[in-house]
Amino acid sequence: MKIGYPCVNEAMDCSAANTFRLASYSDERLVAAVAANLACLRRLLEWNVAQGLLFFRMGSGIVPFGSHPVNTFPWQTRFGSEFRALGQYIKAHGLRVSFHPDQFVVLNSPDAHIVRRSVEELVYQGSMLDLMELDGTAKLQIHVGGLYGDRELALSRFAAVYATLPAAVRARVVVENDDRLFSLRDCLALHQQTGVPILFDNFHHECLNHGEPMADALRLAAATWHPTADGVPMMDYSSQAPAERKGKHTVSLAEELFRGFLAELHGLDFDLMLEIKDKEASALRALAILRETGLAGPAPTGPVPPLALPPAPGAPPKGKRQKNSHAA
DNA sequence: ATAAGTCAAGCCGGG
DNA sequence: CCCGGCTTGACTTAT
Repeated sequence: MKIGYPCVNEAMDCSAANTFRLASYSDERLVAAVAANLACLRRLLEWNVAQGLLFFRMGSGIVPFGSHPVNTFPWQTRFGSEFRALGQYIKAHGLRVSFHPDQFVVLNSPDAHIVRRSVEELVYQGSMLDLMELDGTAKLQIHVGGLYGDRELALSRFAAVYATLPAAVRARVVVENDDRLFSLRDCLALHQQTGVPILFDNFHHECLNHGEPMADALRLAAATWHPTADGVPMMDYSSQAPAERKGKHTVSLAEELFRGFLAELHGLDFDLMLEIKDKEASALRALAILRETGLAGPAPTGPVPPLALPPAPGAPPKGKRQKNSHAA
């Protein structure tokens, strides 16, 4: 079981989400942003390895406008060696990575243009994993999409588009149950039709279900993953923020709920993505709990770097990204 | 230097 | 009928 957190490390003094406005697009800005994002991603992964956090969701914006027609720059070749080196690091340290393409990716839209753009976005994100030379266990996590007033039709449109995806993309796509439209039951039906693995979100399931107990839901979702082609089932873990709107993620890990959740696993293996506001801080607490209960390997033995790594040698020339700097 | 407004993209449901 | 929410805030311009 690996523990991860999404996209952002709040203790890190760099961002892997450097971008710019479409209106100010230029190849120069693109190259600068990608270079900065890949360098930061490398440091972020190193920090994760040192802490024993072996699962990570990368942000979708590593290559700004990565699937937009404005971006005709051959970033795949320009940054090929950087992607490959990242992939080698990931494989060498047993890391698991994924992407979660955003809400604009809607494979079951009745609008062919939206579907085409969605596929292009999946191709972009999947190609980053390909450039890293990662196998099919590195996933692209999406939702079913819209309801459009007809659940069955919406599901069958997803299935039809899924069948036409480029093989390299289809090997990576997994579908997550959501909290309002498509429940675990809907997703399992979709799995029956298509074979797509279902990424279980426990909190969404709490918001939208058909009475399946958590332990059953976990087993059903896990069974949709092929042990070798897809790897250990991934899932998103969160819990309700107390005294907040229903469906809002908690700000930090609720440890007793988390312990209760682990008990529901009954030995099932998952890689857990903690969708919790305070990111790596809660991921570290979850990892500590896992180690107590013997569900995760021991803490790394090597020297553990400080929370904020020192800047790389010869580093940030322009005072960008200096979160707490008073230098002026 | 800091704050406000805006940013490529879709969809649903609450107010 | 507009706006917040969604896996994640960052860029740009005004003050």
